[in-house]
Amino acid sequence: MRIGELAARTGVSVRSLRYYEEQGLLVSTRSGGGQRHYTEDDIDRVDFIQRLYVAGLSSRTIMELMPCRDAPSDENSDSALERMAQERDRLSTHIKELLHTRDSLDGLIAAARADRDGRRTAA
Amino acid sequence: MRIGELAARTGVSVRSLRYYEEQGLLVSTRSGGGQRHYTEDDIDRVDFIQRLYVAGLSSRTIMELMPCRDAPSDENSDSALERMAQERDRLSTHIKELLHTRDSLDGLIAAARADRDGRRTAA
DNA sequence: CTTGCATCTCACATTGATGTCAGGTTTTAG
DNA sequence: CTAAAACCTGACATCAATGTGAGATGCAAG
Repeated sequence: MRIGELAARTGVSVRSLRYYEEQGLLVSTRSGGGQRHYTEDDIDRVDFIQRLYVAGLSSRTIMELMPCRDAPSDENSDSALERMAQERDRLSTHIKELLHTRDSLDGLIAAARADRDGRRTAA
Repeated sequence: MRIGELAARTGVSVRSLRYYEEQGLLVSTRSGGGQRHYTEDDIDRVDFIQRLYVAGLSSRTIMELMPCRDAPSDENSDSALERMAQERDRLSTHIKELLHTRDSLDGLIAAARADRDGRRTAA
């Protein structure tokens, strides 16, 4: 498929797909005229990339993780594996922080609601 | 306390504290010479702001939430309350995504480890 | 063949929080 | 009183992903 279709099917902009390629995260074959062509597999790949972006990883970091996904049996993926475990931990920590923040919000919301209802009852 | 101490005690840079004030998130009293002075309470306030930043909220959004924290009994905090509930939900969704991503990473890590150990045993 | 839509490259703009530098003023310690 | 350290404002830099626009080319359908 061409880039437009991949964009449509992943929900990622054409611009971003080209950027991913520029960063070495995504590879395409070129038609005679120079247009990018992708396979079905690339959809999953883009989804994965997106997920990591959402998780706050930089394209540089994602690049370091890719060998682990592409060639798990490759010798030099040992460092990628270590890197991935490290990022997993970072993510875990981040999730914990977010849960804490959510608790804070819940506390504020509950307090505000109670206060509001109190006022309403009093009025 | 002055800005340097607040920075030291919150782990937020002096530059950022000034920026928070510029965005209306933080208020300071000024000494005769124009230097900012803060109270102990401001430490919690800055911590709260930081937490929301980490949760991905923009300073604009944080500003909309502040009335709910500062004056929960204020009439016009109803909209802030609603906004806060909305952000809480957004955060929940985000956390769910991150958990999903962490699962993906766990899967890849497990696969890579299994593969590596398989190779080692075979070798 | 022609017309129109998709794609190409290249380059510059944007956003948001923060860093950094410069030149001047305030505060504090000796 | 004086020197050092902290602070002030203002402006410009940065980073990373993405938007956007121009000008040129590829490709598919009539």
